[in-house]
Amino acid sequence: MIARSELKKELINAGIRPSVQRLAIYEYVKSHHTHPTADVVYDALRDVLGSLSLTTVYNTLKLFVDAGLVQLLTIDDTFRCFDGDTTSHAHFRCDSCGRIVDLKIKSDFLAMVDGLGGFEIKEAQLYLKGICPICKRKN
Amino acid sequence: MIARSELKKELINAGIRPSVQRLAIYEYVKSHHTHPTADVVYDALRDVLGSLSLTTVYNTLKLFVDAGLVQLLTIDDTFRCFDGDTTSHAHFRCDSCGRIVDLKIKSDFLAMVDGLGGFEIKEAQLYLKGICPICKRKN
DNA sequence: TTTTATATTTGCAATGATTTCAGAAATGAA
DNA sequence: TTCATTTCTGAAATCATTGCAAATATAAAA
Repeated sequence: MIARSELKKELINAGIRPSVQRLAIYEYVKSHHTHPTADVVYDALRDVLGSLSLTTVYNTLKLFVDAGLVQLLTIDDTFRCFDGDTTSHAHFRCDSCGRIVDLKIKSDFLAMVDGLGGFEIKEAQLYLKGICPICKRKN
Repeated sequence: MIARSELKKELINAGIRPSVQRLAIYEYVKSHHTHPTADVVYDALRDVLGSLSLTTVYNTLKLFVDAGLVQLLTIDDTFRCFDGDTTSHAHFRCDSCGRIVDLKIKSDFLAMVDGLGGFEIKEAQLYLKGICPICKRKN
């Protein structure tokens, strides 16, 4: 868990004014590694904060993604979810339970791609899908 | 370009009855490596075939994806597109022109991921984003 | 502190890609 | 041909996401 004051500094350093809503949303995605959707963040924070608009959650998360503070995941084709961990790692989505799991990688994603001369790479995502160990044991 | 009769066989082998629409859609995604959306396929084929419904295109592409004949790409978070090439390769999406490019990979995606014990992997996608060589030269 | 300007939030309506659904058409079997 | 099943169609519905204009909060100036 990162301290609130530390998170506040990160927002300011990124040129983002740390409003009550923004700080709460930032704290949520940085402390929950569950890859929440905007809706999940909204449901979790609407009670904590006095009031909160779903639009604010969408706008704020987009702000964070554009600033490079948060990753946008499109591993599930029916909704977007967010990851406060911006270090390089892969994601696995279980076809059975829908859970999204972080996976460590051995080296940089780009190391395994050919013919990247001339390309400027700003982002890389490795998505794996299948059945997770928990669901596999159940069947 | 693959022969029509060959494509027909592939559909039958996958347990899919090769209707006129299905064969046309299958031929389109197998011969165009432009990663089209359902809408693009619809626009391209509605004139060729006498009539065609966008619903049919969506249903048919989903059918192909479920059968493993076609890949579904979610590299762009605002729409889904399709790739008739099911061999293992990476995709690059240019932030400037939106073009999606195929990239060769040096080895299997899974080789670089740690801690996959217990997971059953059915699908893997490596998405890269940034600026393509053509757009880079223009700026 | 008050005033003023600017940035942020809010709630609702609109958007647009995708899906559902029920009827129409095509296909295959008998 | 007749019947049963599959496939296709077009319009309506869905739902995550965004646009917008009004309301609120914040910061700077007076």
